[in-house]
Amino acid sequence: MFKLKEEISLLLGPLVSLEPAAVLELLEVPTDSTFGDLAFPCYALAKRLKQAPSVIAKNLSSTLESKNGLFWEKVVPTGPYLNFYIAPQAFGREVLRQVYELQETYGKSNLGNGRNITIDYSSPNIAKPFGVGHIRSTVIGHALYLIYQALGYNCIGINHLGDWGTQFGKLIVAFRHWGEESHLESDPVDYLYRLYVQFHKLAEDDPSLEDEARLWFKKLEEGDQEAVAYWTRFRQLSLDNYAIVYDQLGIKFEYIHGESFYNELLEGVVNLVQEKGIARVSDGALIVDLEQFGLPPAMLSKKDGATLYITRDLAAAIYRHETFNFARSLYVVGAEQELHFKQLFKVLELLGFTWASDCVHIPFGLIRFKEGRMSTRAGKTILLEEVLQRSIEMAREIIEEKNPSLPNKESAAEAIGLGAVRFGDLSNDRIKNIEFDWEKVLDFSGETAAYIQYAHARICSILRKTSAENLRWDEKTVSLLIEEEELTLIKTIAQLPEKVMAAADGYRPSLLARYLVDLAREFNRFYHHCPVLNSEPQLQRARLLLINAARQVLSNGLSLLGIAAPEEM
RNA sequence: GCGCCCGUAGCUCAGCCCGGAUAGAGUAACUGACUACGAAUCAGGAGGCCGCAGGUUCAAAUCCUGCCGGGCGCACCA
Repeated sequence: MFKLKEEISLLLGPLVSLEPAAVLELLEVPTDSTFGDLAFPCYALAKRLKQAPSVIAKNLSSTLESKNGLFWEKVVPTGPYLNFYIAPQAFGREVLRQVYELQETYGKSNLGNGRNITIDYSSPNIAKPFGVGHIRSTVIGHALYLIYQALGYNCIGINHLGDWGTQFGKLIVAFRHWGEESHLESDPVDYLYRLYVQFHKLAEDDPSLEDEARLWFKKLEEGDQEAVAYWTRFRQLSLDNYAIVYDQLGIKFEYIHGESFYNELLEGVVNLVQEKGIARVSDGALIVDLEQFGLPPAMLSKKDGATLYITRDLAAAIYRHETFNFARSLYVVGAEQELHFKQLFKVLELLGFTWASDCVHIPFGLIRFKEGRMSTRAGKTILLEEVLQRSIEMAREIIEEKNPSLPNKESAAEAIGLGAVRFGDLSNDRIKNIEFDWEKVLDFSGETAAYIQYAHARICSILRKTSAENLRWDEKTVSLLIEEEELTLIKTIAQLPEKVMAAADGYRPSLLARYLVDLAREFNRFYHHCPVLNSEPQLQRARLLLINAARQVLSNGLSLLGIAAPEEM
């Protein structure tokens, strides 16, 4: 599609005395395909030429009539629009040639030129269960990782574990009071979670527990042996547990640098801020006043001297820049922390770090229950593990019902179940809140991952029934693809590269997810309208080439979302 | 109180950045298509004060202002 746009803007530019780039901006895809494939709206020219848009369109069209386009075959003035129609054969040849040439790299590029991007994602709080709430950062972050990698960036995934803070004081207190060794050994994370919930319940009536917890955290900060021993143990038990989910989701991090990792750097950060003279003491606390920027002050240390969240994040940001010299640094963290990141980036800027502008917070909405928000403290959450398990189980049931003779049911069930959960999170605009609904999670029809996977599996099924040599690239045969469904499918296939770019640009994997639904839909339409195996040998070859290209694109796209594309399901 | 985000079909959402042709999907309910390359699919009808009110514009779901509803945040948690 880009080639067509380019061709038309070069052609049209001189005729309307505009830079080709300006024409490129104006060109749009018509709302309805009966209006052609690319439209040039003439409104913008009306004033300058002192002519009605429809007259301009007519005049331009008659000027262009004599010209021969490479990728377009006719141009029609419709009201105020100049509508271009694609030359199906040339376009189809070009698009499919690219897919066959690039194969699994179709859609990728070297835009990033190996530059570093750090991506802070997942980042669960240790000693709290991995709830569904955490899936958003994990899945969105991972998709962005894959997308930027496909664009030639060197991605550095960082799991910024919440492994430091007063919650450890709370856990230590709870475990010392009520903890039982045997429970901790049999199901550590669940048990720690129960202790955590119990702590908050009892602390409501007995505030002294909170004081005790603060005391234990202080001990921890001071390196008290007993406290450190608890911390080390709880942390490791949690990590081991998370590893299971990460494994299952195929996610790995270049660095697992929890908040505790930056402890040694905090003093340096506080000193730096003071040296730069941007901090002052207020009520005994060290703050950076951000009032002139319309932000509340950033507090770097409390009156008792303890540092805070933002101090750690400053240390982390500086460390990341020193270590990776990133071109961009992404934080895939919930929208409720928007203010925190505004403050963080502003302080970095005030410290004179020009790279502060390369730091980007990528916010996303909450997962909520119908009744209200989830709360780890109150024990109102759903474990990610449970969601994944039930989703896979549902996939298993459906396979049993629809395709009981499938050879490797288990891996297919995993691909479908995990894909469903991932896709559910990726397909909508990330900023929106999600209402958690089991029915929706376990529904595999309509705009879902299974829909895309099913289209892929169907293509594989057809391809299995034919011999491989039919798939050799052949320009002449491809020219036989002239049915409307074939053309639409080709046009959709052509869009992958621009969709990947758009997804990266806006940090919006949903654009890619939506596109894959469109592509699967166009394949299904084609499938119901155009027989492949039962057509004339030449046409059959052309259609095999087409669906194999569609298969490639579905597979490439799904892999950028971290979703498997099974050959059978 | 102040700030940010969301509001589009019964329900879940695309489209909004960058204004342009009759506002699109899925889902639920209804109708039709498996002696058919896989029906986890396809086709069809039906379903809309694009939260409300102003403004800008030849043109507003899209930009601006105000309001309403919901969510989130706002110095010693992370």
